[in-house]
Amino acid sequence: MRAYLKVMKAAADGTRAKILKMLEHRDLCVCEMQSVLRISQPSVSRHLRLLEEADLVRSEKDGMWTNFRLARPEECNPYSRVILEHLRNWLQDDPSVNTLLKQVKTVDRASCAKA
Amino acid sequence: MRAYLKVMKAAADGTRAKILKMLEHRDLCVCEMQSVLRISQPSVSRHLRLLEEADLVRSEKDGMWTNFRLARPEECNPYSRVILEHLRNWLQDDPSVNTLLKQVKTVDRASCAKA
DNA sequence: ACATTATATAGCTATATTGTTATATACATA
DNA sequence: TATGTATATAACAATATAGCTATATAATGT
Repeated sequence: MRAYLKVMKAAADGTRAKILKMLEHRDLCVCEMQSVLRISQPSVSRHLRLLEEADLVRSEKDGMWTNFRLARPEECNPYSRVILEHLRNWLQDDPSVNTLLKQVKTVDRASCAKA
Repeated sequence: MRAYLKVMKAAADGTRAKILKMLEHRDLCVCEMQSVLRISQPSVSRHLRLLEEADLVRSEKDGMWTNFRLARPEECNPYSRVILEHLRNWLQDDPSVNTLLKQVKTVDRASCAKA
């Protein structure tokens, strides 16, 4: 039950759902997500920790940055695997998600400091 | 996004997950669930309202009682359909769920008032 | 009509969650 | 070494959630 609740609670939040949808398109570092989501960096960081603890995302350090990506199937638990599979089809027409996805295409690490 | 969050938040709670697992076995009225879950009747009632608003369960009045059952596929939204499908396989080995399921077999409306 | 039973709603309290700011840590480079 | 950038953690405030008790509503039976 614990793993189930961890995954469901992690997925049951608007900001974290948006993060997962963005990561479907490409890997992102914290500052890139921050500049798109328009919330504080510590808030993004905590959302990512919850997603990682639920086996929904994985992170890899790359010098100064930490890149986050969706967890691969073999890194998932039974619950996170199912959620990630279905999220691909879910929220396709959501306006708030689509607005973010457009911005994801143009955002890059270099522009983070300025923003 | 609103429907998505409603379903995920409804599913992301231990008590509500237990209710859904019990309903896989048979329809139940509020007082039956209360006597198995050991929480107050208003609490059960509110959980059921949240589940119904998420299209995870449906209710039908039967005289004095209100019977709750899992939503049928055609009554679901895309999110609740997926969750209900997978819940059938999920939490099969959960001790707290299995304890409740044993009790579901013996509980009946007549015994509610006494308990 | 009255009493009883089942369920729903209102209002309260305790806890959990999400956002914030301030600060610590890690890396990169001048 | 000193400085700046990226990320994480700590501490706090505001809000949401889940439990409770008390009460309202609805159906049943005497």
